[in-house]
Parts: sequence; structure tokens; C-alpha cells
Amino acid sequence: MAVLGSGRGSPPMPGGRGSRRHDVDAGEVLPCSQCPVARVCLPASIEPAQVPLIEGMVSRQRYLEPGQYLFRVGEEFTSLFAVRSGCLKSTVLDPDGSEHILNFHLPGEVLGFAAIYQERHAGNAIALSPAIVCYLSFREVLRLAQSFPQLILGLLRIASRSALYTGRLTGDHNAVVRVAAFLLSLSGRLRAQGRSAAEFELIMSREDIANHLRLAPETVSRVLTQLRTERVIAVSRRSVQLLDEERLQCLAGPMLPYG
Amino acid sequence: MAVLGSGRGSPPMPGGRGSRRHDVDAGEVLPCSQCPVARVCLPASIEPAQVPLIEGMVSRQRYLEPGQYLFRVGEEFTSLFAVRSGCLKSTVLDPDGSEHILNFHLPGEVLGFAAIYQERHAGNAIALSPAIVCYLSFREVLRLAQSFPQLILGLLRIASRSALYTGRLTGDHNAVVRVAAFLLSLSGRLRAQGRSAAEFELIMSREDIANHLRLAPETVSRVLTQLRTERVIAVSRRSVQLLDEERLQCLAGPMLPYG
DNA sequence: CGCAAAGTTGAGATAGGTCAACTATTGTGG
DNA sequence: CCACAATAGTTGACCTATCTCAACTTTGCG
Repeated sequence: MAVLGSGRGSPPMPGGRGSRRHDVDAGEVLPCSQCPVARVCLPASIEPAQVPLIEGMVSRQRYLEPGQYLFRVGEEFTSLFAVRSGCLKSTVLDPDGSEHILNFHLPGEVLGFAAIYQERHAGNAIALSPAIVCYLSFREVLRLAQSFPQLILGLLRIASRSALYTGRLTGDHNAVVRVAAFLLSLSGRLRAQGRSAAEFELIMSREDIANHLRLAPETVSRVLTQLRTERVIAVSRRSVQLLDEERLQCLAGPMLPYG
Repeated sequence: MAVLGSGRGSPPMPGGRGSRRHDVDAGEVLPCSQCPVARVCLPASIEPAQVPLIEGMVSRQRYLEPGQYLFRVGEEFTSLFAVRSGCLKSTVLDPDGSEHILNFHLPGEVLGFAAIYQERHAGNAIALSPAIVCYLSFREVLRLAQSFPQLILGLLRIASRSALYTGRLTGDHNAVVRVAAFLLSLSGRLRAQGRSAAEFELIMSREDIANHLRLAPETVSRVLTQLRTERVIAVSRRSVQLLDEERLQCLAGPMLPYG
């Protein structure tokens, strides 16, 4: 289980350099009192009295450096994970070896669901930036769920939402639509975190975006350039500004940003 | 919307005509004692004592004619559904109106999960053949889940499996791979039902297959023809025979059939 | 400074889509 | 029972979005 520790991650992953940079950028660390679990799982108002119980699920926290694996294909599934800060990507692995990025996970989001079915992780999860995650012991979650029906619902809702999102992603939309929808999705999720939604940094590489959207990196690049040319966005390297959100919405098709 | 209009269903829904043809073909009706819910939700051995409780979830059953809608986009979500016989397709609807077939549901499978998130159905579910489904009152399911932790796990596993499947579907595989994987998936699921896995009828139209696999119907047709030419399968209209399953596996990439 | 990684841009190749004609099957009504 | 119409599927020819390959630029960092 602790294969994870490896330096800073990936197989190729050329030793991440300086460990000095980490001032936990990537945004604020969510206070544990409104740990993702609580915020996400419990619809609307969560009674303060429940918080401690919720926190009972969090068996530990972990700090990840960029490129470090949170879990790997085939590992035993024992926990779900909630992102408190930073960003991760999670993948599924086709047995033919190719890896698809199913989703990027921002603070407040929960990952690991794909593993429930086979009780082993069906893909990898890798930090894209310095990140802090809570471990949610699945056994404990199930135990607590018996006392808190809301929790069951919450879990199912998360699972349902992600299935829905993935389903939509499946759609045969063209490159512009996909990229536009992706930008809006990111923007919306950042807004949900109370961060700037109109101007933000892409935490992931073009290649990751391309993989996620099932496009060639070159295509992503071209589309971004095109959008810039049309003054819909401003992009330079990883920083993005949405200039004409309405038009972007329009390009994306009225596709829902995330749910 | 619903450009899919399968003959006798669709939006206009011309009250099911001839109610004469139905001898409940489409295979056996599963005995309620091993209703999908039990089989699917409860891993491995289900204690006979639990069966009645499980059955407590089944608030009603319903018979559907081909083309009939089980639920429609936007309807309030109150139940999950378990297929006892026949076959259904379930879709998600992009707000731009296009409809994707997320999955086909054979006996023993459960549908409706995508609706949990928004508490309304995010797509349609339509019978492809005469079908019988159980209604699983979601409220009741949640209630029972408190007494039967296994049930929670079961539900999450189903949700997880379908997310996984959809995730894999997302992959950018070419037409041959997709069709091959699709045939194997069907075959495997039929086998799981104890039905013939090497020779079966496609219950869905080429158009539905194409939509599901995100291809043009013509492409599906061409691929099938190609596979026939290469003696990997025999097809004629809707009947399929897997002649060289090994080769088919190989074409599909070692992609897992369903889970 | 200089290399390595990331990103951009261009040109040509191609898988699959689109359009359209054609065939086969099924159901309908005389 | 036989046209006829409607639906489903097949096949071909062409078109286009995207991929691939490759050169080039920029950035980050030792």
C-alpha cells in the first residue's frame, strides 16, 4: 500500500526538484470544520452537532507533492478521498495500458468511487499541484452511514454526479465544444470554491486536458488559440481569462458545467 | 429531442397498439425470489431470511411494451428500477437536445442512478422489447439500507460499476474496437444470465448501437460487415454469432466486457 | 548559457461522418 | 395473397475534423 511514497511520484517523473516551493499555494486549505465531506455529502445545512461525527470518518490527512500518486491501479481500496487543497487527476486504465483522465479534482471534491466496484483501484490518482487530502475510511463511512441516512444519500449523489458528468463527456461533441465546456466547468467549480472564476490558472498541462477531452494536445492548443483570436478568452500558457463568458457558454452548447 | 424515435414509442407515444403479440418473449422472467435487487445488490450469498426484506423495496412491478418510456427527462426521481425481463435503454440528455444512450439494461440490472444527483431524471429510459421492471422505492431503499449495510455497499457498487463502464466507453478507441467490445459486453452479460453467449439477437437497432458507441450507424454497419468478412462473427440483420471469440477479444483490446 | 519540457504552428494523412442511392424486411390494406 | 409503403440496414463516394509528424518557440531551471 505504501508504494506511494516514491520520491515525488510517477514512474518517469524525473525527480521533482526543490522541495522548497511549497507554501501550500493552490489556494486555501479548507478548514476541517467544513471539510469536503461535510460540504459535499450533506446537502444544504449540516447540523453543527453532526460535524464531529463526520470528522470521525477522516482517518488521516496527507500532503502530496505535484506528481505524487495518491493511489495506483490495482491497490486495495480502503478509503475514499476528499480534496482539501490543491488539485488531483484521477484516471481509469484500459487493460490495454492506455490511461484516461476521468476527472480533475478540486478542493471540496471526493474521489475514489470508481474503486468500489472491484474493491481495488481501477486507475491512478496523481497530484497536479501540492495538495492535501483527507482519507475517508470506507469501512467507517459505511458504519456511519447507518446512523446518518443523509450520508448514504450524499455518497450516492456524488457517485451519481460523477457518472453523469462522465456520461456527458462521452458525447460526440467537436473540439471547440469540448474545450469551451471544459473551461466553463473549471470556472464554475472554482467559483463554487469562492475563487476567481473569470481568471484562473490551469493547473493541468495541455496534454492532460487533451487526454481528458479525448483530443490531441495540438488540437487543444489550436482551439485555445482560436478562442483567443476570437476574443472569447485570453490565454497565455496556463493562465486563462474568460472575456466573453456568454459566448463561451454558447460555444459549449448549453452543456451544464459540472452536474 | 428524441430523434431516436423507435417505431412504436417516442414522444408522441401513440398509446401502445396491439397488445396481442406479447408472450413475454425476451427470455424468462426472473423469479422474484432472485429479483435483480437481491442478486445484484447483495454480494454473494444472500441469506434467505433477508429476501422478504429485500422484497419490501419492490413497491410495484410494471410491464412495458417495446418503445414505451419507463421514465422521461425531468420527471421526479422516486425509484430505481430493476429489470426482470426484457431490455431497456437509458439515456442522458445534453441540454442542447441531443440524447446519448448511456447503457442498455438486461435482466438483473438496475437503472436510474443518474437521477439521484438532481433528484430528477437526467434522461429517458425506454423499453426495447417487452419488459418487466421492478420499482424500487428510493425512500424505502434508503430506509432499508440503514438496517442492511450490505445494501449500501451494493448500491454504491452498482453506481461505481456503471461509472467505470461509462468511463471506459469514453476512451478514444476506433470503431472496430468499440463494436468488438460492445459485442463482447453483450455476450458476457447474456452469459451471466445463463443465456446463449455465442449466438444471440441484438435487441437494439443499429442506430441505437451507433448512438451508444458514438459512431454513425453506417460505420457500425461497415464494421459488422468487415467482421463478418473476416469470419470473426456471423451477422444477419439482428442475429449475431461469435465465431472467433478470441480474435474478437483481441480486436476489442483486452477491454473488460462490462465491469 | 543551455538543455529539457511544454506549447505552438504548419502540412499532409486518415478515420469516420455525411449524403445519397439501393436492398431487404416488415407490416398494411385492398 | 399481393402490391405498397415504411423502416431498417447496407454500400459507395466524397468531405472534413482531427490526428500525426515535424519543425519551431518559449519557458523554466540547473
